[in-house]
Amino acid sequence: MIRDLSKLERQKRIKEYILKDPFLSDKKLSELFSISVQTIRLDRLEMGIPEMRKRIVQVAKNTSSKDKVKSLKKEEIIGELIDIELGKNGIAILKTTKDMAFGRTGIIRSHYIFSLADSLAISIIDTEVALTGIARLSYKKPVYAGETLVAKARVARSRGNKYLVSVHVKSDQKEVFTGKLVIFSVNDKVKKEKA
Amino acid sequence: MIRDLSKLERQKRIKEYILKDPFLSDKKLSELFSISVQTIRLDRLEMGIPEMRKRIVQVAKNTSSKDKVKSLKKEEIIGELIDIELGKNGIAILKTTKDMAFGRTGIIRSHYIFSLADSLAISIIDTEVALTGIARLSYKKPVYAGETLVAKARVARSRGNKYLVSVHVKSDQKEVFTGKLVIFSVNDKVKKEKA
DNA sequence: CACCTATTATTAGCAACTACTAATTGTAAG
DNA sequence: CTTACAATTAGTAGTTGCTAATAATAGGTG
Repeated sequence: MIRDLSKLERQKRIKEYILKDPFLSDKKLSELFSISVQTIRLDRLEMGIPEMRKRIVQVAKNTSSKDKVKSLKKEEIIGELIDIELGKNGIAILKTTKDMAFGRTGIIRSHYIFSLADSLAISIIDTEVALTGIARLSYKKPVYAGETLVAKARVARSRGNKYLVSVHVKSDQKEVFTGKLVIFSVNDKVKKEKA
Repeated sequence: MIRDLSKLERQKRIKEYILKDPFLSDKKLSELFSISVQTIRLDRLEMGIPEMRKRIVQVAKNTSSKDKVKSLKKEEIIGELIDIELGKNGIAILKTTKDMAFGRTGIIRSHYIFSLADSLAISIIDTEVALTGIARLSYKKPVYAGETLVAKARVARSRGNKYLVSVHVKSDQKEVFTGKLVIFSVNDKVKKEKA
């Protein structure tokens, strides 16, 4: 149970709770916050949060809204971009988990490491759209679930719309993967107009 | 509007309607079938179909579980294994979707194609644990969301615990990707460093 | 003190039900 | 034709989770 919060604090928390679990009724919320149902209703009203039933309908109808937020914002890049100099180099980090590993051995599946390298390589190219053309990968050492991978990418050469990017992935200072990727930038003048 | 159906026929249709659109209330159904609300309720009862609200909750919980599967990478193998001859060759299929693509172009991210190729290559190796060592990838043509990819893998050479697997991925007969992967089988000492 | 805000209480009403009982209609068999 | 029985419809009471509105109460602050 939660007690003695300022109105603002409480409303913030209510918002978080509802976001996490849209199935919470006003009654359950009032119990959680040890506050009257009416206050919960007032809070919802002030924040413009619809009643539980409408929230459930939204969730049921929405296959896309969450996905859009997720796929457009977060999952554009595998791992977390730490530092980037467009056209030159970049660093990304990926914390590996059990879901990325083979169940039996705990070794991270190779394609997760490739995904980290590939998406980092693509994101350092200073262009609207970039596609991978050719890649040479070398896995040096198995990576176990729980290890944190640091990927460094560098544009080694570039000619026209063709970039050679080399990526080194290390875990705890030791190199576990290297790759050379040829990336092509695509300037789609057809579809886009603004910068 | 629907009229003059036998009880059984009507119940069948009601079932179909609800399956198609779980958001239909008893009132709307009664109007659709020009029958009383009570009859709809009796029909639902006989068929064990819950009320609209509970149906919506079901849908809402389904879509949220779908999200989990989507955002977390649970599948052991990317794509669907169609045919396999251990140690020799295998075929896998991947139906591409929007979540696998760049939002603005609809082009499938390269790592999904690699994942398909890599996991197929690993699964045709007849061993407990197999790891990818070196890979050469070549993306021939962009793949757009919605296309169905067919991956064929073949063990080209093998010496000791080292296998050279070549993978060809086609979409609609046209080759979109080829790769040569060197896979190592690991029998016991997983923790040992590999060559 | 009055004023103000926040909170709580109370009431009426709605949608979409469950659960139950009762009345009506249809239809087929004795 | 009448009875029997199923199918349908009607009606009532009670539930959940609300909206909307109005009023009462408690706690400060100037």
